[in-house]
Amino acid sequence: MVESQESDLSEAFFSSSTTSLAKKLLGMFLVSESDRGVSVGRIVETEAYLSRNDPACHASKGMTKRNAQMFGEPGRGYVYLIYGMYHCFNVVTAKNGVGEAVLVRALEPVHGIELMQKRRGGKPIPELCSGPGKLTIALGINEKHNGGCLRTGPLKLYSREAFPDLASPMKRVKVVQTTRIGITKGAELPLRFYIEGSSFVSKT
DNA sequence: GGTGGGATTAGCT
DNA sequence: GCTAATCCCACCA
Repeated sequence: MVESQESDLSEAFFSSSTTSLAKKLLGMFLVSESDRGVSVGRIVETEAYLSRNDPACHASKGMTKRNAQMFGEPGRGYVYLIYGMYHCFNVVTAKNGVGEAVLVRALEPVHGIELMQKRRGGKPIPELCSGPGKLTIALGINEKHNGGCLRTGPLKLYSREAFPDLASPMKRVKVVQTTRIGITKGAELPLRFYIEGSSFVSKT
């Protein structure tokens, strides 16, 4: 069912603004296929990183080897190493050369939970994906996924209605907008979004 | 219950 | 040499 299907999203989906995409991604599914199996989470928390007037954005100081994917095709993944130990997963947005992305901060685990728990050292379900570094471990996301197409895989995005057998579809979600977490520069900008009432968002 | 520090690398000053 | 879009565990109360 989940394996080897192309995403139901169009290329055009990724052409709207970064902040509106940060909201649209809430409730959508992130599917990871690997040799260890398939794992799926529903996105419940995101942050937008903008190219203009946003000092927290990696792209704000120009292109480097690490952030080059941020300036590439929208609809691809940008994965980078933070604090020398953890990976963070972003959806590249905006047009080629602009340098914007949406950081995925938390997921609700919906499928392949045993595999996620193995990767996460047996943590309880609410803590498997409740942070940007945690969800990349749970889904096995690493530097190999940097630059990968999110419509064709192996890491894929699907619409809110794509898997009614795995999790009840969320046609509408109530979105809360607040300030971003874990940054010192640009901390006052209201660019963090999460699904109201979700018990799977990251701790502040 | 809360606080403090360690892990470990890319990039900036 | 210092900081970072982080997490975890030891220690104290």
